[in-house]
Formats: sequence, C-alpha cells, structure tokens
Amino acid sequence: MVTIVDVAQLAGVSTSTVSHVLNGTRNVEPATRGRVLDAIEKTGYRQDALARALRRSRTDSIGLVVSDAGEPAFAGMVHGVEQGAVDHDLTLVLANSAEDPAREMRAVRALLERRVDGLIIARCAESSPALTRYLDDAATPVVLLDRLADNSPFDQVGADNRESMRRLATHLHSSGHRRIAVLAGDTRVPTLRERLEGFFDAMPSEGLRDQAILEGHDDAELRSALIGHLRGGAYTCVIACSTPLAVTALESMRDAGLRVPEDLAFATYDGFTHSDLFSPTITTVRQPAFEMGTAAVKLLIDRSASPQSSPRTMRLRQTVELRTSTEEHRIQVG
Amino acid sequence: MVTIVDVAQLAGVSTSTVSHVLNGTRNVEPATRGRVLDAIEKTGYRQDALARALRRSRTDSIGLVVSDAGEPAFAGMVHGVEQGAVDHDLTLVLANSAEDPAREMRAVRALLERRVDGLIIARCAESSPALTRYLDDAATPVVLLDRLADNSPFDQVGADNRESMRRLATHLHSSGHRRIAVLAGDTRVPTLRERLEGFFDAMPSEGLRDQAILEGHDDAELRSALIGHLRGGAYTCVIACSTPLAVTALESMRDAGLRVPEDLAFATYDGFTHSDLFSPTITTVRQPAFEMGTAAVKLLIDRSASPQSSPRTMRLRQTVELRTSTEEHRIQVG
DNA sequence: CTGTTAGCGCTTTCAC
DNA sequence: GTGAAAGCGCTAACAG
Repeated sequence: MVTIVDVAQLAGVSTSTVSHVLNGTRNVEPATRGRVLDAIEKTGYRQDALARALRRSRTDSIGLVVSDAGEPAFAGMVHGVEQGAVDHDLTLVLANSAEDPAREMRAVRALLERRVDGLIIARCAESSPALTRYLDDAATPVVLLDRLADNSPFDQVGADNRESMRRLATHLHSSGHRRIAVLAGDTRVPTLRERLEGFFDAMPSEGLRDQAILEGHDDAELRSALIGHLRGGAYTCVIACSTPLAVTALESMRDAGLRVPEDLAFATYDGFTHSDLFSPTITTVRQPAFEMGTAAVKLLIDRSASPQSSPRTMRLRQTVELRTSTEEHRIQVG
Repeated sequence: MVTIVDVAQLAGVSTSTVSHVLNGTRNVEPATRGRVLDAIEKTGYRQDALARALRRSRTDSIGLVVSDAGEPAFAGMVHGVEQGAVDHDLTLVLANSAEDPAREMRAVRALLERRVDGLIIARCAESSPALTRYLDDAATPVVLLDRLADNSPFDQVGADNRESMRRLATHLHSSGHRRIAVLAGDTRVPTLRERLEGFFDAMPSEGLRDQAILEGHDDAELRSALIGHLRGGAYTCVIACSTPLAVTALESMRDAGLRVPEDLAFATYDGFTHSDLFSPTITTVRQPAFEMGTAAVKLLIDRSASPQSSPRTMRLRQTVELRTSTEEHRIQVG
C-alpha cells in the first residue's frame, strides 16, 4: 500500500506538507505543491480514511438503522438518507433491525464502535428501554426517524400521522360512512398509534362505538377479526394503517367475496406503487419517505452545528390521494 | 473516551491482556480474565473499530454501490446484501450511483478509501471504462451484481435473464401470439440486452421481422413508438423488460384506449408488488433480488478464502409467474 | 500465562 | 513556507 510517506519521499518534502496539500489546511508554495501533486499522481496514492478518521476523531460517516428494510416505505427513507449523506459528503453505514430488538441493539453498538458521526434510527416495535439509555449515554448525535417518541431527548422526523388520518376520516365521514373498520395493527408502534388517534379525533364521539378498531400484531388474528366484522354487512368502509395491513385487508375482503368499491370502500396508508395503473385504484395517504430521509440527515447536521439547542421534532405533511376505492357515488348512506 | 489503557490500569494488567480477553486470541487465567471483564463493565469500555481496523488492516465491512436505490428490484438487493452482511458479522456501507457514472466513480473511491474488505457493485448504464481499470488495480475483492459483463475478471451474480425470457416468449408464442412488441429499453444495460437476446432465441427466425423491438433510453420516444406500433392492431402482446418500462407500457396502452388483456396481452419483468390483489393481474418474470444480494456477499467471502481461484458467475433462476394479463382464452390466434 | 513495545497511516501542534 | 515528532486506540510479535 502506498502511504503518505512514499509520496513525501518522492516529492522530497515532509509528510506534513503532503498532508497540508491534500487537505488545503495551510499555504504551500506552488512549486512544492506541484511536486507533491506529481508524486501523488505517480504513486497512485489514495488517502486512508481509517487513519485519518482515527487521528481526527471523526469518520465523516453516518449510521442508519431501519426496522424493516423490506418495506417500500423504509426503502424510500434509506434512499433519502443516502441522498442526504451524499449531499453532505458523508458515507452511509446501513443496518436493518428487522423488527428484532436484540438485532437493533447489536446494530447500534456496531455503528457506535465504528464511530459514526451521527445515528439515524427507525426504532423497532418493541425496542428495548436499554437502547434508550444506551443512546442517551452515547456522545453521538441521534435522530429518530418515522417512529417518534413524546418528550424525546433526540431530534426526530416523522409524518403528520394524526393530522392526515383526521383529514382522511373526516372525508370518509362526510362522504356518508358511519361504520368504519380500522385495521390499526400493532399500536405499540408510535406511527400506527398516532394514526389511530387521528381517527378518534375525527369521529364524533357519539358514533365512536359503532366503529371497529382492530389492533394487534398477529396477522391471522387480524384477518379473522376483520372478516368477522365485515360478514354482517354493517360496515361500509375499511381503513388499513400500513401497506402490510392493506395486504391483509385486501386479501381478507377478497376471500370473503367482498369487492372494492362495490361492496366496501377502502383506503390505506403508504399503499402500493403505481396504484393508478390497476383496478381498483386505491385511496392512499402517502408518506414522504424520501424527504423524511433527507430531513433526518439535515437534523443531524444542524445538531452538530449547535449541539446545545433543544431537540426538534419535524412532522412532514402527508397527502391524501383520493381514488376510486372510496368513490362517493358508490356509498350507501345509512 | 475510555480506552483499552483505562481498562488495563483498572484491572491491573497490560493492554495486551485486555486485548486478548476482548478477542479471545490467547489463554488468559480465569481470575485475570474476570478482573478485566469487571473493569470493562465498570468503565463502560467499547472497542474502537477504527483503531482496530487500522491495526489489523481489515474493517469487517463491505461496500455496496447500486445504480438506482429507488427501484424496488435494487431495494431488494440492498436488503439481501444487508442480510448477508449481518450473517457474516460485517457492516454494510451503502452508496447509490443514481445511474451517474461520475457519482459511481466517487462512491467507489470513497468506499475503497474506507478500506472496505469487499465491494459489491451494480454498475450504472454508462459506467466508465476508467472504473474498470480502477477496480482492476484495487486489491479489494469485487463482485458485480445484476449487471454482468462477459469475460469479467470479477465474480458476479445476476439472474438468468436470457433463459427466462426464452421461457416467457416461448410460452407466449405457443399461446398463439405471432406479433409481439418488446419494450426493450436501454440495451446498453447488460440485463436488458440479455432479456432481448432471450426473445430473439425464442422466436422462430422467419417470424422475427414481424416483431417490434423498441430500444432506447428516452421514455417519451419509447412511448410514442409503442403507441405507433399498437395503433394498427397488428400486435397481440406487449412485453416490458423492466418495471419502469412496464409503467411506460401500461400508461401508453391506457392512453391509447387499449385494455389488458381484452385488447392486448401483457407481460413484464420485475413488475409490481402484490399484483395478485389488483386487476388485471400481471404475468411477471420475478427477479430473486434478495437472494442475489445474499449470494453476492457469499461470493465475496469465498473470494477472501481463496483469492486465486478463477472468477465465478452465478445466475439465479427467475420464475415466470403467469397471470390473467396473458390468459390464453383471450388470444385471437392470427 | 503475561507484559513490553513497535507500529497501522494519518493530522497537527510546535518550532524554525 | 516547511519539518519533526507526538500521538489517535488498538493488535501482535517477541520476550520472558
């Protein structure tokens, strides 16, 4: 391997001069500079980021831990974080906790040992409290992504889940839906809890007991619960609070012989790509996943600039995309 | 920051003993070992991966450069590579070239400077020859992913594009389709070129001139070319060679008022997730993206084990999933 | 079974 | 404008 020493020798200068040429950290006589550049060229020298990082105590890298790399929404965030990293000349170290708290802990540990300059984390559903303590102790700036906490000591960026659900549910209610089944999923996940809260916000309290709220993390249970509720024909609309839940809902409805939107209206969060090309097209609340990723990196950068400022929470606005699955003319007002 | 020295002092041993306890690299008397472990516990010591890597000349990390982090197929590969990395106790450094050769070059450089132990790369469409030379020189093992080269000096893993297209086209031909429009896209990309070759393989040579082969990287041009071809009603089937091309095709057909499968059969590569839930369901050749990712990591590991063995090419089998978009009974045999 | 010590390749005072 | 030299935190001979 060719090191800075080789370059220095060939150029007939000291290693410190080479270093300063490399980094532009002090004035170097043009002639000297030229010789150094030549020597770099000739030797094919490449800076060693490891040694540099060790010496400078910064790696110019950030870590990202996502809870489910397989989900399109998280893939979008990964994409956004990568873009944010490139924009700030950082490299990205990626880990996937796969919704496993132990694996999440290992990932965070590994990233911290690699001395990432910042850590972005979409915590998993049953993230251990030990992780919180661990992060508190770490000197590294942390940004929470997507799954936010109240009173978080960290910066965080997510979506306006509660507000967007309020908009969606209000729209459905004003379209005449009086009995809605909400596939809320695992409400230990803040994102899903917030969406459910938004639904409660929107429903007039006297009508609340007519709604079916299906919570839980067991897919088979959710499925049978949903089918059970829909059998009687009492509900006119189903809302799924995430893409996996939408799959559960659509499959359940299909298995029960219920068509969207003829028999039931349907709306989902996150949804499916290119929904417009297929039938039925699905009313969807879309998360700005990519933008959440870039915003997370920005929060990290800002934090480094002012380490003492109080933690910020960013909520990016989601858009309710109305499509045929909730088309008004098909609703039977009860 | 608490270092190995602090631990050694507290435990009353030398740093080398601490190091050996940490790494299990030599026998340590249980009592000594216990004191060291205690000291580690008390001080909250964490190994510094940077210093360790610098000393050992290995980082236990691998780099991945994908050409389009936004594409689901690549997201799947990222997911697979991450899993492969975890399985081998490696961390993953991710970069996205976004189909930009300059950015690709920068990414590779950055990863090499970070001294990743291996590099997995899905090269972009117009990847510069300079990159090839650069990689040749690098001592780091390289695995090409998805977009393969003939006579590559590197290990590589992709899909059986040519064979799977042969299977698909043969099926369509034997279903009665005699005039097929193939949206081949940018055939500078090996993956797309291989798919097109498979189509040529499958078509009887005397019928070849009846087929429409639409190549190019300009979406608007492809779109108008396709519509032009379809207007006359001469073609009974469209094949799209990637998801973006499928979007182009479906939009074009919709705009031209042509329905799938009533007016035209349609099949695509990669396709859409959960296609079974929507109508029409689309006949799809599915890429085992996740498995390609894990396989790439495995090739990297194998390469480290036997650096001198000759380069291997792996082609993972794609499955042709037949659905309603190509249903036989709708075809008018010409 | 344990300790001493020489670096890994680089940045950055400090001195000239 | 330039150089000498002290480490960053760790591992692994080498020596006992």
